[in-house]
Amino acid sequence: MSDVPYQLQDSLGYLVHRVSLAMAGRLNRDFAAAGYDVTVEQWKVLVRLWDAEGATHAELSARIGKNKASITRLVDGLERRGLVKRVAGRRDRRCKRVLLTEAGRSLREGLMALVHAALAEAQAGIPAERMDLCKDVLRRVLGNISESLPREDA
Amino acid sequence: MSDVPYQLQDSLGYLVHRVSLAMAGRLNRDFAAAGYDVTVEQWKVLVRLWDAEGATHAELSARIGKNKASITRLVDGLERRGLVKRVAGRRDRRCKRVLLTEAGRSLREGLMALVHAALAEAQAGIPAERMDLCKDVLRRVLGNISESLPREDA
DNA sequence: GAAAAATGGTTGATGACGCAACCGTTCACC
DNA sequence: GGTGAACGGTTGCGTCATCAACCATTTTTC
Repeated sequence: MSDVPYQLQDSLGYLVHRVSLAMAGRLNRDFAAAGYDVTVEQWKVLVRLWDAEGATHAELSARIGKNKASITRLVDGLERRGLVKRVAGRRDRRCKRVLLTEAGRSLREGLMALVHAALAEAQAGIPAERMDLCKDVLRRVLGNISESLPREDA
Repeated sequence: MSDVPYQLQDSLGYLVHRVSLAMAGRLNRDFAAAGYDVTVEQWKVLVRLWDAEGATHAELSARIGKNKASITRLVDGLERRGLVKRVAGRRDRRCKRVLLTEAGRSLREGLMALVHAALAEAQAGIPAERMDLCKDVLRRVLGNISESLPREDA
């Protein structure tokens, strides 16, 4: 088994990792080039807030699929850039609701345009039904692995 | 356009990112649980070395698809763990060839077994031809993005 | 053969991630 | 109603990634 050379480049994990880094890198560069001081991961948080302003960390964590430590730091970053504001809940002072500032709201159009453009380029020449099948497979893989996940919040 | 809520979870980038993190995390935990003090990214370097001992940083960079700074640090980590040794080339003293130590060689069987097991679990219930199609799509996406990559080594 | 350019690798800064330990608040239960 | 468990968030530590600047060693070029 270990005599036949293992082909890293053909493995699912390798491909998925590279595509992930490539897309994130591309988008980060696009954001910066267009003058937006926002990272892709911060943008993901914004996406959720644009649709559900005032979400708590826990809700963001579940939606975006990151653990709570990551959310804390992403919101830190957004707050530092003045795009977002934390407010402790009145009923439950443990919960921090995340509110958008005017600056945070104003980024929506611009960032989404860049994202759509990048996504279009990434998927260029790939028929929709192949793309959908690929996504289905990825969702299935995610499900397969998630079963054996260390139980956490979310 | 920005009125219809953008569905993060359905986007290719989101899926790919999550699958990538989930697989890497799973493998990192498996490695640790089995008593191996090696990370997935370090393992990728080892994979190449097991087949091409003495590879230079540049060669590793091209093969594994990481930039040279990353390679430097991964090799640092492997060296610190005593799995690998750097040797400056005789012809060209800029090049550093990376050699395996006995400890580095000995990990092959054990690590590969864990990888194969994790991969099998991740792909469970997915017909081979769907998996292949998915990989084809990912390769195509990678190609699409790579064209607009910042020119670098590799 | 000396100056300039290219090449191989290293380093520092910044951002992201996971894990584990922690703190403060709320809830459950007797 | 007080104690302990559970919960929401924060923080420290280690790893990985990028970018840009840098150093040292070839290689080119005139």
